[in-house]
Amino acid sequence: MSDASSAIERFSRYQSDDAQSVEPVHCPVRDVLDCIGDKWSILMIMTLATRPRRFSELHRAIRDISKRMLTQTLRDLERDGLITRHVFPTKPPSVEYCLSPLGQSLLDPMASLIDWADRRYSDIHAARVRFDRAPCDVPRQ
Amino acid sequence: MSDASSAIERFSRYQSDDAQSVEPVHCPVRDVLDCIGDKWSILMIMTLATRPRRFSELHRAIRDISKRMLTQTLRDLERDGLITRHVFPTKPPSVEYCLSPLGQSLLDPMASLIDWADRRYSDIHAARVRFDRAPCDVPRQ
DNA sequence: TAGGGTAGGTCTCACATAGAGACTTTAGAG
DNA sequence: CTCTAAAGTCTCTATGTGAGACCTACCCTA
Repeated sequence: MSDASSAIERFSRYQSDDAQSVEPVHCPVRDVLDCIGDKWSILMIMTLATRPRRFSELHRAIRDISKRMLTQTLRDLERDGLITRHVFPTKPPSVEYCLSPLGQSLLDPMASLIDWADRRYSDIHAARVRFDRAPCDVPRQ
Repeated sequence: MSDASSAIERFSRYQSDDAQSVEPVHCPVRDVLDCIGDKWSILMIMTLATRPRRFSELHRAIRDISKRMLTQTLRDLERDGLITRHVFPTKPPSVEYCLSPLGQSLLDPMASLIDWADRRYSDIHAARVRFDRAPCDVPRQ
């Protein structure tokens, strides 16, 4: 278990009032969110973790994404250099997506997040049940 | 640098075709996304990492969130047991939010993601510039 | 005693984003 | 001669998000 304080300290430096008022200091949390902070990116990267996949393979693997968002998410990840796109000149042409080295470098930090989810999900689930069962005894205002 | 293969293997087991068709296997990636996969949660948790904060402090720290989304994000995080909410009976009442132990346990994995962003952001930025400069030489279809 | 400020929200409306599903092109299979 | 498949694009509709007015209760100042 590593120590989170350095990342937290960097982030809070960004958040100080003068940092916000003068110039947009480079915030690593915003950077992460900018790349993978949307609905599908993390799922996409994990799906490509084991091997390259073609468009419709990805669609079958993540059944609840629309083609529209699949296209858009892949394009954004390609733009950020996390995946690469290869067109094979078959008829009809087939397109393969795979993680770039940069995308692969994301797997380790992502894995630690997944491990967290795996270990803690039962706690989260329990908290939800507790919260949903007692909606009225805490008046909001 | 830890080894991501175990998390990847767990995830790909979830994604196999029979897993999807028969019953919804418990997928840790979906679990993560379910809790912190929205626009503001990660930012909120990082803002609460150093110390508890009150509603309007949070609003000042994250200036581009609306009150509406601030309320909703805090409620969702509270529901998941990641933060706790304390009302102090002052007049008018003040409300303090702070990370629960469960929320604090998220800081380590999140820090590894932030470290990644810090180290790799220049690569991502370079990839973006490259992509945006060559929009036409790769016909999509 | 009227007016203004503060705290933590809620409410409504307008706009931006996401999803569903039809449509496209080219070729091979039956 | 029709059907299917590939990798998308396009349009329409549904959902999510943001802006900002409003609320309640109290304190302070004039």
